[in-house]
Amino acid sequence: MQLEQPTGAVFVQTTLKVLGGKWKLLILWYLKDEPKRFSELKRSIPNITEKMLMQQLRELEKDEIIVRNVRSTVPLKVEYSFSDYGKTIIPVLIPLCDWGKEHLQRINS
Amino acid sequence: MQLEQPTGAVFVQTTLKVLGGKWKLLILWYLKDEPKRFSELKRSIPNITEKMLMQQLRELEKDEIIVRNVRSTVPLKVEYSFSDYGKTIIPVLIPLCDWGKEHLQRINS
DNA sequence: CCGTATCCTCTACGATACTG
DNA sequence: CAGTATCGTAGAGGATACGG
Repeated sequence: MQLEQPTGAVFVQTTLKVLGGKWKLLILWYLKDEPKRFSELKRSIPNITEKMLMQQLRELEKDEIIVRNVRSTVPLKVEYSFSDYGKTIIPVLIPLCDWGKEHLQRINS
Repeated sequence: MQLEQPTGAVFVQTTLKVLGGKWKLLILWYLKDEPKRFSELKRSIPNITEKMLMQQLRELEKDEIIVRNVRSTVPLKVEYSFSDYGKTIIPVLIPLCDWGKEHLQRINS
């Protein structure tokens, strides 16, 4: 019995692992159009703790979806933005958003 | 200060709630082309426990993504399939799958 | 065959305080 | 401003046994 080839089932799971954190989709959505500073993200997502924001950003960075850019000015300036590779995930985000919108309308009526 | 309108950020989160369980995407993928019996799903996903399979199916049913169809024959025959509404989520699954495939190739090289 | 009922583990997430 | 370090908790997920 030989190893099976990955199938569609494996692929969808793979994507979910990258996007699956509680805040990741949210973060990516806010980063989609323009780079944002740490504090800007924090303000955009009031409920998130600094620890979680940090953690999720690091994971997205490790998956090479986003890029961390540091200016060693005073005060410190750190910007997060999509990497070129990360941008390939935007076509995935759009249908996700569209369906969520429809679904929200459905369950609210 | 009035309540804000839902934005794209909220929408993506909504979709993730429906698809977010550890096994849901996997289950949906196997159900995508044809209805499957409980035992067939169990066989397709060897690592899942009956409890988890049951639980995730129930949640997908509650979200009206899938439909449970019972034949009271002996032995019992229960089939799960996409609802008409559930089928609207397939266009979301496809990009998810495509990106996962590309990503797998990327991290394996 | 298709579940339910217990009990248990583990980790994702959070609250809070502190630092370069 | 942009983080790190600790400690704590809820709930998702799992193992196992049993029931219609």
